[in-house]
Amino acid sequence: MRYTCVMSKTAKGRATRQSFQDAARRVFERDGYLNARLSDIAEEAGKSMASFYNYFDSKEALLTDLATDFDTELQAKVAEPFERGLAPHDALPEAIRAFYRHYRTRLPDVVGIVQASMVDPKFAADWREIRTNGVRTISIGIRRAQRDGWAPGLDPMLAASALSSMLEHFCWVWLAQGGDAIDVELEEDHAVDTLWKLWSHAIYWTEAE
Amino acid sequence: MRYTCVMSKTAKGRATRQSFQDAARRVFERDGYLNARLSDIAEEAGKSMASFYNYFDSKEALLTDLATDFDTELQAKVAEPFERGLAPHDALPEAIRAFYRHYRTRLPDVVGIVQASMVDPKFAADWREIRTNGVRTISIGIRRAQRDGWAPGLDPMLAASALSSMLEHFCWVWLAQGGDAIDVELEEDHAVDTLWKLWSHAIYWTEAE
Amino acid sequence: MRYTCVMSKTAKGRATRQSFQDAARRVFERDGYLNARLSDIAEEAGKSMASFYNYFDSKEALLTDLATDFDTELQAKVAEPFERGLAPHDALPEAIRAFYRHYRTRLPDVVGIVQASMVDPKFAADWREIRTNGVRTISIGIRRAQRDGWAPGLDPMLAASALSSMLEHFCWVWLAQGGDAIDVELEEDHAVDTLWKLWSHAIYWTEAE
Amino acid sequence: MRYTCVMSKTAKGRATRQSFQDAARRVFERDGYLNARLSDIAEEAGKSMASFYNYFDSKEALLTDLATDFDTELQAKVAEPFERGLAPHDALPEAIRAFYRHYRTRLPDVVGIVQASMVDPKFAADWREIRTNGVRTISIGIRRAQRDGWAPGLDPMLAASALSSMLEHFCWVWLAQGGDAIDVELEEDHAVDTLWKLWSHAIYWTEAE
DNA sequence: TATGAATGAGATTTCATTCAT
DNA sequence: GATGAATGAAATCTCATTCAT
Repeated sequence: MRYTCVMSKTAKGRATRQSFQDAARRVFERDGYLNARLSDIAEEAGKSMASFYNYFDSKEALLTDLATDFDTELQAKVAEPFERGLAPHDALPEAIRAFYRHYRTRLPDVVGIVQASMVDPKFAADWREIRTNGVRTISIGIRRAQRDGWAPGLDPMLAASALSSMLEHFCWVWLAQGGDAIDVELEEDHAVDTLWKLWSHAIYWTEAE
Repeated sequence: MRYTCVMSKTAKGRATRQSFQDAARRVFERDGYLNARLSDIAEEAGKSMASFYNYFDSKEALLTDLATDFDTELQAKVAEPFERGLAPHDALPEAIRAFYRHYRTRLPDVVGIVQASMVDPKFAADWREIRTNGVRTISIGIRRAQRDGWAPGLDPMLAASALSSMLEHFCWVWLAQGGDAIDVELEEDHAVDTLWKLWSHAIYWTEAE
Repeated sequence: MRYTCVMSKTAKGRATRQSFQDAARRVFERDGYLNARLSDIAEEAGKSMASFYNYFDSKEALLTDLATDFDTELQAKVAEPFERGLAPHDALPEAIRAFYRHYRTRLPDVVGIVQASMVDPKFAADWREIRTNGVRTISIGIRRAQRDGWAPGLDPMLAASALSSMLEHFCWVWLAQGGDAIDVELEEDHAVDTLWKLWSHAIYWTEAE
Repeated sequence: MRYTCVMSKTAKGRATRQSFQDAARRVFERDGYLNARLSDIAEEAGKSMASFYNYFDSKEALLTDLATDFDTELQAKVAEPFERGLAPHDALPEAIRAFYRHYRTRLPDVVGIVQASMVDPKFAADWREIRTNGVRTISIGIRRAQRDGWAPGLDPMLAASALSSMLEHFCWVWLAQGGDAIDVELEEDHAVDTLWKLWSHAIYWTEAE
């Protein structure tokens, strides 16, 4: 999370800044980050391009802001079920749901980060960091399950990576790309339930079985 | 797969065409598709940019070629274990391995297709088609397993989508992005084994359990 | 000297005005006039850019102020040794010294005027006017020397122009540009002495010699 | 002399390159280097701006080319009278004339270099180097004169710097700026004669006198 | 078949200046 | 008197693609 940005002192300035972020979100969702021109964002915000530069150094700088917020909130929301005191097994579906919802709510930000990471090494690094946080958390859960006798012999780190991929890419496909099937409107409950079933059975098994 | 391309009659022409494809692969792997300029590809091929247009209508057309081959071979390789007559359960790890290997071998093509699909609706559609083939195949396997009593109540389509995401994105992360952990060199056997364990347990379970 | 400027009535206003001039001087010395942005000057002055326009119509207007002062003082200082009643030959080194000192003291103003005259015809005219004053004075001195039998046949106007160039450009090179030699710190006395020797021998000679 | 440039392989390419240089010269002379826009140069050359970039990386790169040529030729032309075997005293006016002519002939280049050195440290360094070559040569001449008993006690380096300033700035004022007097058309012979008289008497004197 | 040359169409960025408060 | 916000108007540079040879 590197690029810098300027904090406005007045309410009007903050409002304008916000309007650029909102406009950017709409444009990212509509055209994608890479196809979004600064002029589109400015137009969508009802401001001039020059005004944009009073608040952000560049399109990348704006996205960095969005990404930082995205990351911070994601960490908090996913951790919440576990910190609330639920048993790991019960917290899991809640965490999956939190991830799914966050992805859907902040979809433009995801689109931005994913696309930017395709062309900009800085963003690739940022996005990787965000992802790694999730993988680490998952691997801890797997290790804990293994101490209880589940999934003997499974590589916790690699399995966490794979499960993270499943969750992340499933959300990408269905929320950002329109899904794998035409004419199917995906229900949140159904998606979360399916992911949870796969996930839990992928971990909570024993050799005996 | 829409863009057209020209087939050369002479041996020299075919060689030049091939040299552009090879050069493009090297450049895509090094710089990514979106950052690759036609001039880079021509330089890498030791040809002029104008010559490129004797063989391909555009950068996209070249990529379409790569993508078509990628898809055709992928389908064949992944289907092979099943068609060889192995039991579904035994064919699975072989199919996973085939996918993993194909991904690694044709990495530049994957990079190209994935990146192009970010900015070009045509490629997004192509990539989606490739993906859908895989998902459909997986879902058939799940349905078959369910007829044998496994995974009751699991949505075959959605589960297939999720497992496909796991496989696909895991390969992307570890083969194209350098993986989730620094200083870890991933062994093919280990990767395939982990994916297979997760996958098989995610499907081969019963309520009783 | 054309651009207009506003005279403040209050003490606070005059102080602010002064602070902009001082800031501009520092910035001109550091970055040059052409590279100096109004925002730099305002920042250096600890004021807003908008405030600048309460005192000056433009960057050029500010510079015009500096240039006017520069010129007025220069004329006075250079004329002083002659008006003090010294013999022309004795007044000369004093005048050279006065010029040299003024140049050094008001270096930022010189940098500003010289640079502005490169892109702005108005300043080119101003700077030329300042220069012409000097040349005229010098030519008068030469004519007087010629009445005493020195430098017969020398074109007073052209010689004055050349000597003025020597003085002016020498000062520019050594005071604004860092000099012709690395690792040499120029002493005022030495510079003045050298210039005076060249100048006086260039004028005070006879054919007989 | 740092910026790079591309050498064309065909005659047409070289002609285009030349036409850009010629156009740039005309524009520099008319508008000055700093006020010259790439679009002006391209228009003057009857080419597109994009074409410009096939031959030069930037306006600076083009100027670097001009400056390199300017410098090379200047060194050769000024040195020629001395190398021809003339006595130093007789070679001097020839060298002054060569300098004056080169300045006049290559005026656009001079305008470019002088102006660029105002805003670009790289050019400042280049221009300084060109100047230093001249100063060094002059100082050698002074030292030689001093061995013959002339100008005892004069600092050769500093005097050379001052005389170089006289020559250089005189040419600048009269050739690039229109001169110090209105309604005077300067004759080359007259200018060279005046400069030579000043220069020679400034050096060839003895204390006795 | 090959290629050097040429260009149209953009996209980003800078900065002096104006305006409302 | 002071300032944050807003902008018009440039100017530079990139790159896929076309064309003449």
